[in-house]
Amino acid sequence: MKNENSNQPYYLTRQRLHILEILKNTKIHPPVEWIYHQARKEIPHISLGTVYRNLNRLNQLGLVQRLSLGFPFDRWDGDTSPHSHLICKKCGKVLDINVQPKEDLVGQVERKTKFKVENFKIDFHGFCSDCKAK
Amino acid sequence: MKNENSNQPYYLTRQRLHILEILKNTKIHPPVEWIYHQARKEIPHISLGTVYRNLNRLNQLGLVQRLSLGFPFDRWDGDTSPHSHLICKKCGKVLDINVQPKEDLVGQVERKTKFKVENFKIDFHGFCSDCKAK
DNA sequence: ATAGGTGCAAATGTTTTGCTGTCAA
DNA sequence: TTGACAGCAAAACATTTGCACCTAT
Repeated sequence: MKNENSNQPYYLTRQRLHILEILKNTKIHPPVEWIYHQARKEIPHISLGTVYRNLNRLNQLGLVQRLSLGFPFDRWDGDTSPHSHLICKKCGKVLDINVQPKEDLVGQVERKTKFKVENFKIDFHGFCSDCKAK
Repeated sequence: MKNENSNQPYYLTRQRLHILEILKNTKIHPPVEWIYHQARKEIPHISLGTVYRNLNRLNQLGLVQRLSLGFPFDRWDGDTSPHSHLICKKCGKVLDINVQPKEDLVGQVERKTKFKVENFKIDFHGFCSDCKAK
C-alpha cells in the first residue's frame, strides 16, 4: 500500500542522516515524537514535518521500517533484517526476537492461494518480565 | 496496551448487535467507515461515535478483533479464531489464510526471553491475483 | 543551476470524548 | 430504577501538505 519502489534521486542532508543514525542506535522501536525530541538535541530547529517526511523516505529506501503494532501511532525500527517482535500489552515495550520458522510458510501460502507473497511478519503479544509480575 | 480484561456488565443494544452481525457476515476486514455505512442501512440515525465505541467494546469482549495492518485506519475482523492474513500491497485487500506452524513458536520465544506470550499474529504482505498481473 | 529538502503552520483524516437524553436490565 | 449506551458535535491526536526559502548535487 505504501511502499512504492522508488529509484528517485535523494540527498543526504544533515537531518536525514541524523534521523537514520538515531534509529540505527536505539533498540526501543520509538514513535516519531521520541525521534523528534532526540533529533532536536543535535538540530534544534528541525521540524516535526521533516522527521515524518524523512522517515517515510528512509522507509521507501529500505533503510528503516515502519511498525504498525496496534498502538495509536506508528513505531520505527532501524533494523531491516528479518526478525520478529515481542510487544508488551501493558507497558508497550517492543523487543526484537529471532524466530525463523523452519517451515516454508511463504511456499505454503502461495500454494494455497493466488497471492504473490513478498514478506511476512510475526508479532508476539504478551507481557514483559516487568509487567507480568504485577 | 488496549485489551483490558473487562468483566463489566454490558447491554445488548440494537446498535451493538447489528454491528456484530455486520462483522460476522463479511470477509472483507472492513474499516470503520464501511461498517458505519452498512449500519445506516438498517439504523439510519446511528452515529459514527457509536460505531467506534461498540467496536472497541466488542473487541474488549473478545467478539471481534482490531487489525492494525499499516493502513492509515484500522480494519476489523469478526473472526476471532486463530488465523493469519494476506495483505495486498497494491489494492489493500485482506484475505484470511490458515497457516498454523507446526513448530511451537510461543515455546521458542518464552525459552529465549522473559516474556509471557499470550498470542501471535502472522501477516503476509504481497500482491493479490488481480494486482500481481498488472 | 536546479531538483529535492527544510521549516513553519495549516489542513487532513481517524478516533475519542463530553454532554444530554434514552433504554436495556 | 439506574447505569450503560446512543446521538451529536467538538476535541484530540497522529500524520500530511502547501508554500517560500534553502542546499546538496
